[in-house]
Amino acid sequence: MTISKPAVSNAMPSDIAPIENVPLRVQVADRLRNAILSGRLRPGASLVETALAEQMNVSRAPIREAIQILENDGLVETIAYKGKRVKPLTAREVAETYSLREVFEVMAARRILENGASLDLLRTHCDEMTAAAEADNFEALVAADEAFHHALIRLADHDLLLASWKNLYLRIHQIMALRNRDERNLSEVAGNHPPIVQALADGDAKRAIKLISDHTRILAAFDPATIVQTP
Amino acid sequence: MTISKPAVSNAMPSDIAPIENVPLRVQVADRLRNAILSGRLRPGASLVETALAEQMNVSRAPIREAIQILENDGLVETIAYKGKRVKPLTAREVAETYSLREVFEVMAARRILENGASLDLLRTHCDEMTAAAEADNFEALVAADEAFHHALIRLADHDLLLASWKNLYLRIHQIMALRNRDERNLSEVAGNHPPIVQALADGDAKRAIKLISDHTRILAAFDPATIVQTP
DNA sequence: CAATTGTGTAATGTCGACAATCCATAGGTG
DNA sequence: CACCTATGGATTGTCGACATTACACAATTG
Repeated sequence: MTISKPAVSNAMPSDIAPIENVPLRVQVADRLRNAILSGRLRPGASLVETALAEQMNVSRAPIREAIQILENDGLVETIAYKGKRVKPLTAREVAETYSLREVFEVMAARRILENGASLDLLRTHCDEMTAAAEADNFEALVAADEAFHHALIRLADHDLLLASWKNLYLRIHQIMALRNRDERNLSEVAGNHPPIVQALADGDAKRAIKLISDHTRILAAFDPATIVQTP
Repeated sequence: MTISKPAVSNAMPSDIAPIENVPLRVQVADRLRNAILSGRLRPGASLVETALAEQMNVSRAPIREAIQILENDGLVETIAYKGKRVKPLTAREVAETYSLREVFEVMAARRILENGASLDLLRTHCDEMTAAAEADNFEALVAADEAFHHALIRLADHDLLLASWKNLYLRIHQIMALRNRDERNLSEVAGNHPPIVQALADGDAKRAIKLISDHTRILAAFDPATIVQTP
């Protein structure tokens, strides 16, 4: 994944916004990625270059490059001379995705304990989550949850880990979109996070790791059966 | 990364080799990747599409797509409308690469202990390494070393881990090519591996993990100063 | 002289057309 | 009927030409 902000350093009045010159392939890739991550394009759906080119009113070149970007993200696969399609999601891949995420976040926790990063960000996101849970706001809770985990990874101060985690999290987005939402456990999930922060604050590596592992496994086990393919 | 073998299922006499219909972009990508991983194209070297197209006698399209493949591999970076170049390698990136590799291999060891995979492959590669070390054959030793670690990952039976590890190992190849070979420690490095296998055989997770971590860190610390950029 | 404006060049970005390939399916042949 | 062959359609692969952009550097202006 390659998210690069314009990085406006001089805080000028943003009335005259900096012209953004986004290449077509990026625009196309973003739109397609959105469609996949939101579940509008389901696993197995075929992506035909000519059709997409006509729909989006661009030539095939940017479409091809966009699809290749998504291939790098692991969301699309190509079969030469035959077609491209949204990568099918197997139950195994879902399990592997979550187990790798667990390893990443455990690694982050270890590094945070070593480099003594401030945990304020994590606490903030915990508060956001509990607020969202009380307000019964599903979207906000999901957003705060992601922000928490994102912060956890960023605090580890490891660019490669961050990039790998982001890439992995794309698939998690996709998985979540394909699941039947089980909103019952939301406040429970929200409650999982503060103890993690507390363990980190206590410098208790073992407890932090166990809490993170358990939390990830709960997420992975929600309802794997609902993941299907449309061939 | 996308290494896909032809996958010849029927073990026919390979006299008449199966026709390989490799797209140009893949051939180009392979050649460029070779050049980068062997150190012939150093970090910072710029890749000009038109020049490459002329040199290789193909049009720009496959060159562009090949470069994008290498971008996915994390070996090349693009600056829009300006140019593409071999991604510069910072000391930090090198360190991060090795620390992530450590995490991957520790994860693999844990899984191997859980699923009780056979360790015969690992023992075989250990033997190859000691043989190569005795014969003072540097190339063979490096190959056997990679085979050992590759096997370690494969035994973990985790496709996503395997793919991530392969991608990471690309950069390790590059790093090794850029280093001044310090051949003194070769037999020492070779000797690091059998104890790991032994620890796995004993089911001693703690010891296996410590040995793997130590081994990785030794490799990371060889001579980081020799990594330079050519802007 | 300093600052701004113009201009040229080198590189990537985009396009439309054509070629190569695979797959299914129809048709022949023993 | 079973098996091989060819033919057509759909899709990706490749190409050459043109458009767009950014940068450097000269030209202009005060």
